[in-house]
Amino acid sequence: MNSQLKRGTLELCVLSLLCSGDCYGYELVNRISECMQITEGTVYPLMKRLKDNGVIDSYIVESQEGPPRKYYKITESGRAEKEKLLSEWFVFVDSVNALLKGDNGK
Amino acid sequence: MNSQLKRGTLELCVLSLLCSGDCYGYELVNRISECMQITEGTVYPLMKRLKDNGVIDSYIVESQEGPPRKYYKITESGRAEKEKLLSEWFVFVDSVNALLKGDNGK
DNA sequence: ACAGGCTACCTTGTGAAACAAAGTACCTTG
DNA sequence: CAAGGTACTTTGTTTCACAAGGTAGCCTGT
Repeated sequence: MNSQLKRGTLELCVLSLLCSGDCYGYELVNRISECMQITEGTVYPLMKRLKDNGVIDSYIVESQEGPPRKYYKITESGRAEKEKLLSEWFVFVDSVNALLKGDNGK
Repeated sequence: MNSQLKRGTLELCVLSLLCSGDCYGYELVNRISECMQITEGTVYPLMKRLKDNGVIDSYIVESQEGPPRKYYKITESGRAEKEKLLSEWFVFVDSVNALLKGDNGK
């Protein structure tokens, strides 16, 4: 997949998933991997940025299946950010599709 | 507008416009500007990359309204590339929307 | 004649972010 | 104890959008 297309949408995807419940990083990687190619090297730095920006919080939970898991929880400001990104995403998709449509059938 | 979202779609937009007829750079900037914020500093380097990759050709035409214009023409390989990018774009949009939908109403 | 403004092109430097690759460490099973 | 899955982190590379600035042609008004 064109890796450039993912720019800017991953943040929205992560925030959207966290809106329906807390997740740990490895789980997010796996969930998102079902929809698009993604690696840990992309997700973990993103989680750090999101936490630095205050849109998510994290907490550690011990696990019997391996090392401790770092769970992420979306904050109030994170929910607002997600709504903002969501509407930007829809506007953007519509803009591009409108531009592409001008060329249909020619 | 989130500048990261544009990644990878500008190439598709340019190729799509060139599919319906030759354009010069400044014209492309103005046409695309109607749909999304874009500047010359993004488009001109992109045109150079596209030409280096053989998906477009260019030719100079004198103008009475200012300096000479560099027109761009899509090549056969450019049309193939455009079709490829177009289908990637639709698949990508569907993937993201599917992921986002999993969170609707929660 | 020349200043201002539009047209048109190009380049440089900066920053954001996706990714590969590698490292660390825990647990279970053979 | 080796192998493989789970889980987190960091480093370096690459791509590309953008701001800012530069060059130069054309036209209009004074």
